[in-house]
Amino acid sequence: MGRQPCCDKLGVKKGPWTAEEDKKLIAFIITNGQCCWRAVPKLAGLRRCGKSCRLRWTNYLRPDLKRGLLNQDEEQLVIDLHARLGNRWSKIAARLPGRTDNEIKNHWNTHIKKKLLKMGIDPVTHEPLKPKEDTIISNEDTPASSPQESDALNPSIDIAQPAEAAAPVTDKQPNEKMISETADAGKLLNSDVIIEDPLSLIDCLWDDQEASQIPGFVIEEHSRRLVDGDVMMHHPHDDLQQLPSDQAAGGGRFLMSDLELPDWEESCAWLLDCQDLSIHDYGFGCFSNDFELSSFNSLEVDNKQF
DNA sequence: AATCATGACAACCGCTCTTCC
DNA sequence: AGGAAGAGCGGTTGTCATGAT
Repeated sequence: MGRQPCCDKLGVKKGPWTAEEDKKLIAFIITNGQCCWRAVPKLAGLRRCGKSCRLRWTNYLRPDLKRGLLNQDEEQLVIDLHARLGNRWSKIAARLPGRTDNEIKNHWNTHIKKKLLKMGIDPVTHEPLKPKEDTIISNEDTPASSPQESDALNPSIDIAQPAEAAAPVTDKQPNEKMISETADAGKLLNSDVIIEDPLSLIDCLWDDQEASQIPGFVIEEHSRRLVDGDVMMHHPHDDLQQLPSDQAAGGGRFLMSDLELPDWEESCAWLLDCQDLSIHDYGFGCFSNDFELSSFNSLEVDNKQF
């Protein structure tokens, strides 16, 4: 007897989620917490596979998600982590608060990979691309057959540098090697991420976005809208934040920790509403059952009702 | 204006891992 | 210890938007 499928294929809806389905799922999780995903569709009144519900929640509906393109720091971090971890997207995502493995994976495949190739860097090994076979010079001294191995040789690819200079960084002072201060301070990266010149970084990574014309360091933050006729959720910080232009102008080193990352609490007013109800972490399993659906329906977010 | 090509990203599939009995 | 079930992960596909012809 084979394993029972995760869901009954008959009568299970597939394809894009509708706003109505989203609403049902959110309402269910807020009122009941994350329980057995297999039971969720039935209990929530959804004709979806439990797996699909979990994916929808974790990748799209969770309140602690950032939306919008990864900013340049996040891209750098992803590249660095990819060099260390390979395609372990969930591990990489764990280091980027508010980002999902799926989102990072997509961003890697559609943006970063191309940019690295354009820069002459192999996105798999993070080594400079090898020349054609007939011109290959023996490279036996520095084989790098896996991301981990290549990482050991080339611990930090500084994408601000041209491809031929993607080789080991040599003249960095130890105290100049900056570690990204993520929101999850307890999981400090053992990273040598360093950005020498944010503008050249932007030029390299964001050349297709004309970022170099922007007179400051631009961060797109928490941009999330879900429009459902009369339903709208809006995470604040749809606007852009700029750092002082002198900081971005290339004078001196730029520290990731100097970024004015928006305060998470500011960005999630509606979650704080939940916290007011004695909900103190993002594990929605702890939502109290007395948090009525009616409360959810009338939650006010950034002065908007949904 | 219509058609085709391409890019971006949401969603699905199938496999593996973990937990429980 | 071993099997079943649930959850998670990574690769792939599908769909939609946008740009080019």
